[in-house]
Amino acid sequence: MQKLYPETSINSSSMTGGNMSPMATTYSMNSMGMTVGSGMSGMGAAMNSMSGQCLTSAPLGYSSMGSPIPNMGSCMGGNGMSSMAAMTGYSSVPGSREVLGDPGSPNSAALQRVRTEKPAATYRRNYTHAKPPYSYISLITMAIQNNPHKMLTLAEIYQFIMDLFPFYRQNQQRWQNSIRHSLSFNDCFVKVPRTPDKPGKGSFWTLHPDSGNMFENGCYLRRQKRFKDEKKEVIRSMHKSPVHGMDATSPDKKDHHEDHHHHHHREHKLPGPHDTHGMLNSAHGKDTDALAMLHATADLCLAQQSQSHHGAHHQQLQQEELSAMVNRCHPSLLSDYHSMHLKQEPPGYTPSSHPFSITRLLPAESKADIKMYDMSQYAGYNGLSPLQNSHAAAAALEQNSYYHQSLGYHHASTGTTSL
DNA sequence: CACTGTTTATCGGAGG
DNA sequence: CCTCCGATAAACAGTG
Repeated sequence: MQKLYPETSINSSSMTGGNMSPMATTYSMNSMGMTVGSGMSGMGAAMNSMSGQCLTSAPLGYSSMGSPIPNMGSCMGGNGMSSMAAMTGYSSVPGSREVLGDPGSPNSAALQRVRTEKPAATYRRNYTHAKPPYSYISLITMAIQNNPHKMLTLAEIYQFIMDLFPFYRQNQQRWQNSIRHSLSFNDCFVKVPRTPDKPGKGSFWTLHPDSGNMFENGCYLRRQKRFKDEKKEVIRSMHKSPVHGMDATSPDKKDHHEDHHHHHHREHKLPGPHDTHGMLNSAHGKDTDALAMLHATADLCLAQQSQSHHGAHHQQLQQEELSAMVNRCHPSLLSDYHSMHLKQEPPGYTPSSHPFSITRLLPAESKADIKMYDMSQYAGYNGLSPLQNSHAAAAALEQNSYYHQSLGYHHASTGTTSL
């Protein structure tokens, strides 16, 4: 069938020189309705990219949004996402009964409130938004990073996305299939089995400890390079050519992601082994330690990040900034029930103090512009944000920009048909 | 049975 | 032009 969605594709002019540290994040997450902190928000960042350079093609309505801000020079820093996610405050935790509003969870309670209190019309009016400028991978990442335990079930991921972006309340079957595909296909997502005390369907998904900041280039539609887990790569290649084992594909041969493309041929990978995750999945076995394992996972991930060879520095920063961001921009989250589990950060640390902080990279005015832009242009998504931070949501509503410009992007090509 | 998860296949766009 | 990345479709297996 043909594509109904114009895919937003992207990308950047990649300014990133291969390895810039996650610059970062100082933004605030207003998109979620809060405008906090200093200025830029993850969304803003993304928006910016869109109007700027990251999004080269914005077939959707986005381009029609008012005047974009003077693009502040490319896709900025990567942690916008983290911050954004952090801000969104989405939360169901592994233990806390999944998503959709666990009455017991403070967050869901708030969330529920926000949902119900908000005039229904508000929702409906902007229902058909254009597709958000984020790839599924980034959306998933946001969802996971936003969870204090850094683990979410598939259903929670779905919910996070839908809560955040009305666009995804439609054609669910379609994009959810894509989400599942992304989770399975991308090594950056690791499945963690449930523990006996947390019965339910499906496993938890986490980010691979070495995946680092996949969006450090600030473009959430396309990573510069797909993350590959060496172990899995090896396994894959072994299955590809069992005989020669891993020598089949030279080590540095990245991504043999069957790219048969326009030329069809090329050996395809054989049905791969299921569940070949290394460490994390080792808990697979039996329950005993699994529980501890599960709970330790998040920390494990973080811990490992700091020791991973190449990206250690970046990852560490990413975490720190994420935490700092939450703390600084959204202290309320910390007092929040879930936040208790949040990784604590070095006291006194502020993202902006980081050499690569976005606040240092951006001229003051740009930041201001972005903020405005963010608020006014992307606001459409704001109001719908589920954030459990009701006050944040309220703030968003006050900003009001919500309705107004949401007109900016009509669902142009949102080919919403099917379904 | 509905969900979850894996895999294969294609296509289109970005970028080198 | 070629490679890489992401989106989408779809078949299929496992599971609560």
